[in-house]
Amino acid sequence: MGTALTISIQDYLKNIYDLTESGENASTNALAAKLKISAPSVTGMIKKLSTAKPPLVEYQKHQGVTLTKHGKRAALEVIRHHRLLEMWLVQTLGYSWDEVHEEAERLEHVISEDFERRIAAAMGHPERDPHGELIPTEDLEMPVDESTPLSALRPGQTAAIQRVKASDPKLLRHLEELSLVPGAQIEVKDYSSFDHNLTIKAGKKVIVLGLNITSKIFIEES
Amino acid sequence: MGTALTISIQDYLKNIYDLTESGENASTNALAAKLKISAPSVTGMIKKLSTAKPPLVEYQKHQGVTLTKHGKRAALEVIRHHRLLEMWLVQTLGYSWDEVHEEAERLEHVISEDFERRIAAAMGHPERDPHGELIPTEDLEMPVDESTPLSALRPGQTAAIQRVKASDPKLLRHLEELSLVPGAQIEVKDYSSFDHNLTIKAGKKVIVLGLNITSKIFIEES
DNA sequence: TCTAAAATTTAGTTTAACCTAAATTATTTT
DNA sequence: AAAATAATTTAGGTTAAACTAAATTTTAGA
Repeated sequence: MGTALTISIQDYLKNIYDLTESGENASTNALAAKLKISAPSVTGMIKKLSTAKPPLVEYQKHQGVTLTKHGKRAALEVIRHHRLLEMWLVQTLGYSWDEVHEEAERLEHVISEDFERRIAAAMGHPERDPHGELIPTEDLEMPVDESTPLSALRPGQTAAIQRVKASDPKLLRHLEELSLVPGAQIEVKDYSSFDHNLTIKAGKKVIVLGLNITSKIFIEES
Repeated sequence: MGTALTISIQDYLKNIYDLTESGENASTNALAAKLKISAPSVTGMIKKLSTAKPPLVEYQKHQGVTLTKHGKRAALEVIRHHRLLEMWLVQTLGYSWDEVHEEAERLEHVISEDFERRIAAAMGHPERDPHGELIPTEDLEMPVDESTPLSALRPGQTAAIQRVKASDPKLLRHLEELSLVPGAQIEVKDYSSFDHNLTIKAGKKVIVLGLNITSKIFIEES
């Protein structure tokens, strides 16, 4: 059998996947920052993961890591758990989208495959979680996401919000108040090249958003 | 703050509660057997729990342990989680009573108090789990159980099954097939003083049960 | 290109929770 | 009451996953 996928290991793999997928290098320091663990600890775990049998990551000193086939599968399994759980907490227990992350973060590591199947079936196999993030399929393929950052839109363009890449409850509550949630239609009214602020019309409200927000909202033009 | 209640510690406390409650001495060996851990490991953990601040168990060498107020509260919290989860898995995800134990066993340690409240409310604050076991109340009082072992009944007596103290899936499936589930009405037809077998009428079936089963079914006479 | 700063790794500890083997204490039997 | 057996504890490891401090390597700036 393969190396036991402890909770720690699951967390490493998930975060390596996240970094890699968003185009960043999964470097020791980037991982240490995301996981809130010291850099030397990360080096140690990375070595372990790269010499596991089968190896879960590819590792060259001083370059970051990438996931192997096995590592990627394991990461997608955890991400599928997380996103299904988030959706399910919202749909069946009335959690709001700013409350689900923390709970799912703990549950994702301990639910059985049976549990996963049951909640997926109970919800009719949803494609996205409450933040609009795509849920890996049952056979652990990640559907292709077509959305682009809101920050790339310019005045005159209209779009629909697809997903919001954030887990900070404060930010999420803020966005919900502004109706900046998946499905919302928006129109870009103005752009400032100095601070990259975008002026947006969402519903009847007109708001100005900084790059810190517009880079976390992903849209499809319409 | 008090000692962190790790998953291991939660398991020790829960099992100490179980042993104590069913009248047994929570000795090193009894705990080791229940937890499937070596006796020396148990001694080590017991020492730790007894010197925690606040102490979670009372311990005198070579006598077993008993829970302190704090230890008991912590144990009841875990047991409440477990039993609410079992009920909820059955009610909302269609688990059967022989499937819930294992899943609840892992989830019980990671759900939040918020999650606990939500599922309790969603189910209308159930008093018992699918096996008929009483669920500790929100303020962590264990309701008093009036039931007695079926093994104590004698020919002529009739009773209703209150709870089944078992988690082995095979046994539970067997009992379900015989309709020996909470709520079932039974009548004792015969008793053998040699092997302690009871002949029982349950529904239309007449069956002979050994002590290994009759000691795990708890009833109230009617 | 050399050097300063940043990123990363090495070395050596720590903590939690387990283990086996051996020693001790308690209990039961003859 | 002594001897045998059973229960428990002591002693000394192990493993996983973290840590700090120091050394090294890489990158970037003057």
